[in-house]
Amino acid sequence: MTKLHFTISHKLPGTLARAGVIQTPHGAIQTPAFIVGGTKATVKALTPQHVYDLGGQAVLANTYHLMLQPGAEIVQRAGGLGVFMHWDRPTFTDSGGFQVFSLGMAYKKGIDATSHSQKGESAQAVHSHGQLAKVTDEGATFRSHLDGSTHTMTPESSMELQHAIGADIHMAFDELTSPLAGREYIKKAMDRTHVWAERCLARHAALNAEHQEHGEPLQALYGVVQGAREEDYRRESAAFLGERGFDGYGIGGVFEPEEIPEVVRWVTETLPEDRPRHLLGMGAQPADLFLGVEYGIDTFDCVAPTRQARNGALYTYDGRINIRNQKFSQDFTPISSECGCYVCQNFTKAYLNHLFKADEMLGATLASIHNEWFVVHIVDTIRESLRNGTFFAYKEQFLARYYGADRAAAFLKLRV
RNA sequence: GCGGAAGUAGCUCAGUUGGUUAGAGCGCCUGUUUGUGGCACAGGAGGCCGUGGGUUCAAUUCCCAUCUUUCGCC
Repeated sequence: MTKLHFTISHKLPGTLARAGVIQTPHGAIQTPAFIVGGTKATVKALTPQHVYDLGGQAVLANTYHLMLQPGAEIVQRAGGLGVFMHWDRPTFTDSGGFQVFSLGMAYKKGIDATSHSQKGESAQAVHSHGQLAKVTDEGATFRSHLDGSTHTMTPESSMELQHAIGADIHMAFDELTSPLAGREYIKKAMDRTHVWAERCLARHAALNAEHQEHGEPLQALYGVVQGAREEDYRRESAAFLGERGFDGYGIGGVFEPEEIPEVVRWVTETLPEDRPRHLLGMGAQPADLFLGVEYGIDTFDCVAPTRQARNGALYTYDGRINIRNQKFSQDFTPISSECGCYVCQNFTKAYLNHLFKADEMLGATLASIHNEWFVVHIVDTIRESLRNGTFFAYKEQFLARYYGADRAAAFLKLRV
């Protein structure tokens, strides 16, 4: 069973932070690591060579999107996700659970899984607004955001789809709860997620047995911890899943960035220490990355760097800028003179400003290269700082400059 | 020169038989984006309604003149 090995080489005393290596059939991931978002088997606007050059160690694709288009079978016939998209390093797939709730059922209905505007409604009520989407103990029935067609996803089908897609690391199929959900529904969803997790394990084991018969590489499965913002549920979920022998653990759900330290700590304190932890969908802002690592996260994925890049929001060491702003039209300096990325070595803000104003595709590409490099580089440097004991110095210096002293102080006073 | 059409936001236009703070799309300016709907969303600025007279309680709207653009015809 060589599907995944995780070794921890450094721990930071007084925190939950650690540095290590995840070994997969497609190579190693040095942790902490920022996993690049490649939802539809493509990192939007970038070629795999760009991703490689900016230091991306692994890519995370999405089961929901790929099952709808082009279909998991086509990815499988192509030779699996990595071959299909020409990415020969490690790959992850998300289970599709999140998208069933965030896209499939509430798409353009004014109800966003992350919305806090519809106060007082239970998760059940929010779910029911999604028209034809239905969650039962068996699985979730939802409508495609592409053509409205009806689909059902179960723990078993998610495993089958993920094995067909063939990433190195899979996520268990879970139920997302709305931030508006009450404790009663949060518990119900968590319990259901736990039952689903065991069904995922069973199907996953059977599928891996088939791989073994055919001499194919085995795939790893992460259990996904739920429990929203309730400490007892989070700990219960982490304990329950932690005893089931998953290869690693995802931390799911929807919560505010400010809540990362607390929610993550409940979970990572409870999970088995020797397995990698992945924070699902979070890690856009530098503070998220520093705090996530400090509280025990090994890998992050987040689409924000590329999504924001496509809309002109670029990261610099002095904070975020909007490259479309008029003041950049005659600024012939790089986005950041200290940045080592391809874009900052070769292009000016005035040029980027022009590309965005002219709606040229290259703007999205260059902006994505820069933002993704920036975030990957932060996590790389954090990893290095864990190895040589300079984490807190790096954190304080970086955050103070990025957010300004006042805002940074709030992040800095947090300690485990 | 004659006849027709048109002048309203940077651009293309709408403006209900004359009636409160004259609208839209695009553009422009600013902001937002966290298990991805790439090209999205939110907010904002910007008009002596060509010019000058007249009618009227009231004119972007009706009348006259004038300027400009445009189409057709000599």
